[in-house]
Amino acid sequence: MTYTIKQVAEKTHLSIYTLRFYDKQGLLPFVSRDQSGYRAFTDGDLLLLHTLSCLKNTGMKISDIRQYMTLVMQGPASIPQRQQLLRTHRDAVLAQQRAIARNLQEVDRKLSLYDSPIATDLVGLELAAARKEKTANGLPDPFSKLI
Amino acid sequence: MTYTIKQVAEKTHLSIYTLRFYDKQGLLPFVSRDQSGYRAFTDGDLLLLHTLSCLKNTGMKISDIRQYMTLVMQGPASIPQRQQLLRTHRDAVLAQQRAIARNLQEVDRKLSLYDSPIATDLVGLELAAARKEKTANGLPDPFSKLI
DNA sequence: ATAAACCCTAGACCATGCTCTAGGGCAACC
DNA sequence: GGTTGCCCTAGAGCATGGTCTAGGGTTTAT
Repeated sequence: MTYTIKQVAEKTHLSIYTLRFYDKQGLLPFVSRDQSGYRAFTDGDLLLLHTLSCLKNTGMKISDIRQYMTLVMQGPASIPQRQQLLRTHRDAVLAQQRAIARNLQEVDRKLSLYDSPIATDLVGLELAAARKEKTANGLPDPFSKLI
Repeated sequence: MTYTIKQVAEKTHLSIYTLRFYDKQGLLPFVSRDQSGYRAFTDGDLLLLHTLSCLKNTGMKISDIRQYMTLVMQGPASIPQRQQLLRTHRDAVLAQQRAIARNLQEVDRKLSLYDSPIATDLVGLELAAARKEKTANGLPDPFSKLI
């Protein structure tokens, strides 16, 4: 049992364009062609495609995915390099997740400010201070450009 | 006290290019110009720039940041719209974080497979099965292209 | 045997987010 | 008054990751 590119696109929710693009980028070295030159995806290929999606969805760059898939093609001997690649990626993703969480905290702070019953007053004070700072420095007041 | 674009670049770790690009994109409507047409950043501007960085670092698109900054320029009256924008963004970021965590779990599964003492055997079996699947379907074996 | 519905490649095109270059003005020091 | 070191704009260029078009072959059903 093999699958056409259309069937794989439906299964993976990747577009046919994207699948062909990935192939062109060397991300699908495991996919064979039939007599007509058509890509024939096996179930094993779908598993590798799933791995590819996980790497892509965690933000791995195409060049790194290509490297990983190349290592996969080389069999068990490449396990150490695969480990290193995945571990490096994993660490980068976790660091990025932490950075995003930190930055999102600040967004949350803004949101709780806006949720305050005196939000209007606080924001009004902030605005007044900003305008004052501008004029104190002999600068035009950008907040009145809206008039 | 105001800051030049160079000083702001140093403080924020954004490049001068990026700051000018952001300004061109309408992300810095609050920054005034001095008599020479030079950007003059105030301390209040730096706070807004910090907010901008948080939004950018959590992946908000430039068009949405522009919208937020435009709302900020309008003063307290725009608080409801700001809330909606930030909440939508916050929810999207959290959903994205969860999606990444899910995908990273699969990467971790791969890593623990590679960590297994019988990793070589398991990977070897997988490879053998994949090759068998290809030939069973009358397809060329892509794993021998390396010879 | 011809239409419909697939498949292919090469390469153009696009969106996003910068990054850099060219050409020119301002400001301070020697 | 020239050199240095900033500042400016407009617009070109680039990296990434697709997305689409043109031109052409294959398969299946009628």
